[in-house]
Amino acid sequence: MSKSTRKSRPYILDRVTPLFARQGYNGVSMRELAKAVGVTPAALYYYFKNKDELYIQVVSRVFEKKTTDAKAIMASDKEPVKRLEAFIVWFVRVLNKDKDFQKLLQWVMLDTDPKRLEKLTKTTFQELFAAIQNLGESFKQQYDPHLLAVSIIGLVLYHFESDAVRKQLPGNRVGHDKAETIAQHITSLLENGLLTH
Amino acid sequence: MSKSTRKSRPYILDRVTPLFARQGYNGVSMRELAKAVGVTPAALYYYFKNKDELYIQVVSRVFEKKTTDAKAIMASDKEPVKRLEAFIVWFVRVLNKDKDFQKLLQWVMLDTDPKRLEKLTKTTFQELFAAIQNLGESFKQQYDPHLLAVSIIGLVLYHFESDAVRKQLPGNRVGHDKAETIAQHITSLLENGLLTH
DNA sequence: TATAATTTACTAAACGATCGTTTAGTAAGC
DNA sequence: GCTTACTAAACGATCGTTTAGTAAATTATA
Repeated sequence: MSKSTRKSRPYILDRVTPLFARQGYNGVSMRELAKAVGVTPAALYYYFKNKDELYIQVVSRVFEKKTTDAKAIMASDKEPVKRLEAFIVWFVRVLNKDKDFQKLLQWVMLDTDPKRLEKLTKTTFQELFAAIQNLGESFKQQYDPHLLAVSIIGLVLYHFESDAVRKQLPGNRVGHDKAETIAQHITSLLENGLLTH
Repeated sequence: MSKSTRKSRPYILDRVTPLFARQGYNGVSMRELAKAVGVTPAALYYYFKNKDELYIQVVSRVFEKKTTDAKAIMASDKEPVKRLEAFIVWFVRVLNKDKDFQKLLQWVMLDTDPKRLEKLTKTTFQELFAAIQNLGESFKQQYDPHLLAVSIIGLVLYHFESDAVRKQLPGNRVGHDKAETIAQHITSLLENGLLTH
């Protein structure tokens, strides 16, 4: 077979990622994945031990790309408020642009395999989460850093996780899935809250 | 067969709910569901047209129970801040106590079937969402009511959706899954934000 | 009130389809 | 001549679902 039609590992991962992202691990078969790549199912077993390993590599690869960027933002020497705002803008933009990343994040939260979960958490989230937690401590002491980090992440993430449901609910407008609009809303709410004037 | 061992529709739904909640639609088979009920797979087809209908009834039933309670809270005549606080406390408590409800909510957000999604959204979420949106308008005008409603819901939900991941991340303490702790944190953050003093 | 007829609530078994995975073979490149 | 990168075909297991049959409960008839 000619070099141009040969399939590399990253090529396979690229082709396979959207299927796992949209349908989840159990929602897609090796045959469907192979078809998306343009090979037979057996070819996938030439590159990957089994479906599980293929899935883990898909998720790891997507997450590592993103968290590398995020950590750079968090490591800047700007003042805390600016760093928080930069992180939120970055996070919203990424989630808005890369639907596969957003969906995979959602699937991982539902993963029931403790081994897989631990691996992903430790290798890809830990550092970033620690950085966010750290940033949170720059603000008022009254908030528990761990809970605050979860709150910040959830506040951003949920606007995208709820997307399909939200669009069917009252008050929905087209501007509501523009990255700038969402980022601005979250930043303002997070900084000022509901009761300040 | 004696009356005591006969299976009623609600009995089946009760037995089947945890499996759908923990493994999702694709993660559990009709044979596993039947075994959990204590019948053969064919018996499930006596009560339900197919797997899809069984799943929809499981989800609808769980959600209707909860949203009824929530709407009562939102309909009280207390002042907005008190209503917001009551809602958050209620929501956190329910998510904390009823893991099936919390997980099903998470699965629904990943549902790719538009028909199923529309039905669930319109029949069970719409009213509650409208009430939250309405409550949000009682506060500062600067926030878009729709986005604010999503933010409030997400802020609460994410503390539970992230549970398995969060527990492996730094700063985690046992108190962090106590309902009162979470509710207190969210209320305070939502009302005062990060920058007020 | 006894019994026959009908309906209810299932079970056992099997349907074809599809699942993840393996095996055996092979054309192309080194 | 040996390795690389696959394909075609098949493995047994499991999938959602259907079919045929049957005890037990209920209703109708005498």
